[in-house]
Amino acid sequence: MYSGEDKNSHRKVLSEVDFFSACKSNDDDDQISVKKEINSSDDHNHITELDVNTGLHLLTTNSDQSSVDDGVSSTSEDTRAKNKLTILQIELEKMNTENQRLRGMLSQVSNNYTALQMHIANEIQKQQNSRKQSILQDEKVDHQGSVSRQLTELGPNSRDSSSEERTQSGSTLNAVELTKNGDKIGKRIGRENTPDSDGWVSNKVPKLNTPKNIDQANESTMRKARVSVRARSEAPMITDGCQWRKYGQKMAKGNPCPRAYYRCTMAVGCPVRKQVQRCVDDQTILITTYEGTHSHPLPPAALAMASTTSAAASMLLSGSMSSSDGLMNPNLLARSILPNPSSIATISASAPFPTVTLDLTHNPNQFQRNPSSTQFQTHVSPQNFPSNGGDSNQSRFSGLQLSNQTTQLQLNKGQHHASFADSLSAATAAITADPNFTAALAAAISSIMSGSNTTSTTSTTTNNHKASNLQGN
DNA sequence: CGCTTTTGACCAGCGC
DNA sequence: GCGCTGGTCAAAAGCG
Repeated sequence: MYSGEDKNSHRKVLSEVDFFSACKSNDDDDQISVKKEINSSDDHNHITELDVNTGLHLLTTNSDQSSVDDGVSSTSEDTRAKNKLTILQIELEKMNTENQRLRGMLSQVSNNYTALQMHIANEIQKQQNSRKQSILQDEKVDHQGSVSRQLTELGPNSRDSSSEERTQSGSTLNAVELTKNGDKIGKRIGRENTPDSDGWVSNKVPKLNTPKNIDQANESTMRKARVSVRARSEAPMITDGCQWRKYGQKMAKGNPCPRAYYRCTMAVGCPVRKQVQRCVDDQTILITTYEGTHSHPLPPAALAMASTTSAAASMLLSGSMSSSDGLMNPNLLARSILPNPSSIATISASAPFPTVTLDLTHNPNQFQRNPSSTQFQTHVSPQNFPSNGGDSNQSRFSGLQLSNQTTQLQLNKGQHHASFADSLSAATAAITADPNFTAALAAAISSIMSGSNTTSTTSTTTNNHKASNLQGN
């Protein structure tokens, strides 16, 4: 069911994107028209095409000359035709070269985007670390110095930071215990990375409990971070644009529905895997848990989901492993991933891997009708996270909620970032919620192209309507 | 024929 | 040490 639809849609996308290679089979007029479009869209990068135009111009000159010489022989006609053919062949070759170059650029841009994401996550972590260290140093100097004074010094972010700092106070212990229990995680990860036949092997990592290995641990755990997406769907699997192969199915404890295991088959050795399971409470809800980062370029259809999950994992782990306050910075994480207030991001940090849950099961219209009920909920439940606490600590961290007003304030502060993330989340929601892939893809593209929160939200809502209608039918 | 799905077996970690 | 559980493997079956 899924594979068939996905294959077809995927082929369509490929045929649209790869229109340069398609030119080979087209006639000459089509080739020239494509070239014109390229030149008009990106003039300064296509100096070589100008040479081709010059050649055409020379041809025109020849034509003019021939028009002067009436009564031309058939041989000169052939020569002209051959010249034209040669020029067109050269033109075709150049276009092919350009096609290759553009493909390379696309691949590079894709890689750069991934690298940039990682870099941003690292920078955020660094900032959090430095801020934390300065606070700790001040506390050493002045034992009476309270955290509240530090919060005051933080200035306009005080409200945002206060919620973060509230969690930091509790998370400091978690950081210590995290290091203490690092070997436990390391064991688990080591087990996860037992020699395998594919890209999974590359995840092999040393123990986490030595400070010098913290970076390595971060990197490895980055791949181990899990992003869980909850979406209503009657289909056995949500359409996220990637190609998956099922490699196992197990009955999980406490759930009558089996859990299916998939791995990405878009590239050999891609380490990304996902688990799909229906929610035990509401079996119309499909819980898809992604793990790992794609090691290959993604089609546009898969980009939205992959980017969102990757960003979620990156931002979660950017502050979760070596930095205590990073873990307890759910507000930043949540609003970065899902600024759309109708969505709920949950950082569950369930053992043994930290997990972000993106809840897309809530109906946006409900929130639009009742804006007062809008909540951007960030729920931190570290009970399973390596910590000093048992279940008793859960209440200390859970239920950290922001009002809609606060969310708006934060969105204004980080508007630039949020607008991108918003379009991203909207695209993701559209794709995941809508079994009609083409409509969802159109929504994703339109949201990205427009870059407008309003537009993206609208398209998402529209597609959610479509989805519900389709499900109803 | 090649790819995907199914399904039982196997392995490692964890709790008792 | 033993049983339970989650996760993976791989052979067999199914499918286009």
